[in-house]
Amino acid sequence: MTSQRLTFPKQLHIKSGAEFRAIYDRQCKAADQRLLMFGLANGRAKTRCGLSVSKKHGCAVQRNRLKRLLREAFRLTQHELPAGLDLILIPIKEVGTQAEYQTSVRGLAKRLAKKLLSPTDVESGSPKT
RNA sequence: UGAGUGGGCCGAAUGGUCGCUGUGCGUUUCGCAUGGAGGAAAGUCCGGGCUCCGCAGGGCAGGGUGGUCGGUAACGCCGACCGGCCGCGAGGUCAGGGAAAGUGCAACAGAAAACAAACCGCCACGCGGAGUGUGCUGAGUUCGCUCAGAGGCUUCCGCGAGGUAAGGGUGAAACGGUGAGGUAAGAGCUCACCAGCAGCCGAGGUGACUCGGCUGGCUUGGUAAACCCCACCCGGAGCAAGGCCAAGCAGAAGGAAACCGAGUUCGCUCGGUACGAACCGGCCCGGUUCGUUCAAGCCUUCGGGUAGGCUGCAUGAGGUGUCCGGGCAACCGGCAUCCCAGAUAAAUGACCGUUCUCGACAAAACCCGGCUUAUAGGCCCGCUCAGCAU
RNA sequence: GCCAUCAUAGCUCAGUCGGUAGAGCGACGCUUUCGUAAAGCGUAGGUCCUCGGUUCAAGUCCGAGUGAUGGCC
Repeated sequence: MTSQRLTFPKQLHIKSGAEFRAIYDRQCKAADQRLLMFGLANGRAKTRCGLSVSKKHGCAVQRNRLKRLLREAFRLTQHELPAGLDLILIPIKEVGTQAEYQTSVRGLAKRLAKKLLSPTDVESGSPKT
């Protein structure tokens, strides 16, 4: 906790298809006007992040720009987020600014942390009913 | 100055802070240095390299290309030249071999759509009818003429059997054009000139082809991005190719075809022929491997498991040069110099400034050579035409 | 990244060898019925995905582009 450095190395990327599938299967999500966020408790000290940008958002240049903006938003806000989560960020429709994405990431991650890290929800666990 | 035409180039710049990624060095939870998308990275339309299919063979089929000569690793690309068409011109454009090898096709319209034929028309002939006037013959006569007959003339109509392709209209396209002669009417029927075709000869050119001369028949249509013929080219798949490591699971059903000789430690081995299966993109030839007692193996069908890491992977048909030599050019050779992205849920961003003409299309994924398509704005060069001035 | 396939009426699809594009369902109108459905009769509806080229003529042949779908160890 000594380092408040704002790095985003590859250890904090979610990469494999199995990890993505596990997070989607948990079906714990939150959204606002700009972002859709899936989450899952990973039992680690740090919070990790994955991105999903579909072809609906335009050509390769536009998709790359969206991914960079989202990656930057996560990097700059990572120490304000609750620890021990795996998050997937999916943009919705229009391209926002860096400040807007940062506030979205903060708010959505807190909402997911309430659902995932409270002991009652851990007990029940089932998404049904 | 205006209009146009051909070609080349650039594709915001710069500073700070926090980050991402390759390499190198120090040292290892980090720090420093340095490199970090494009002219199209795109579409995947061609051509190669590379890898595997054991070898990459012959014929057929299939596909592609199509003026000539060069360039190239190769090309459907590029250059120069030739020819057709467009443009006053600079220039542009052309899948630009063959339709007098063969087959097919052409709706509608039109008489007729490819080999000559003939609807209207024009023309002479025969027959019939209508008309006509003069002369002839005969009869009658009121001497004015009237009637009949044969023959004639000209115009029209109909029928018959022909001649003709000048003219007409249709169509995208109608079987050379103009003039004269000729004829019953006409026609390359004949002649002159022109256009075009074929053959031969001469000159120039590596060649496509060009120029000139002679002869011939008098004239041959379009479509091959329809089949086809000719010439040349092409084995298939693709870096999710392929190689190595780790992890993991569960197997089941079915399948074909033998004899001979030699050796033998009687387990088999070797050779020959035959057969079977699989493979060599499709078929045939030809070939390769395995097998022909059971089992194993191989093949087919169904089922199951894993989709992690390393490599391939970046020094190359490489870039640059008021360089040298060859070539009209594309390009080739030499010399010097440089190393210039290498990710793998996938690296260039965010924030704060300054300046400007306020920033288009758009981002590598094995690598090259092209083509095509997208592209705000700006710069440079060659050439043409018109106007004005000198 | 690589390799294939498709695009025709509101929907599902035909369309051979180039010659003015159809079928079924649907829509609308009429007949029938007290009314509806069914049935019968009729009508409209097409940039043949887009742009070039070949041809007298292109949905069809050729080239380029756009969009959609499927496959790969």
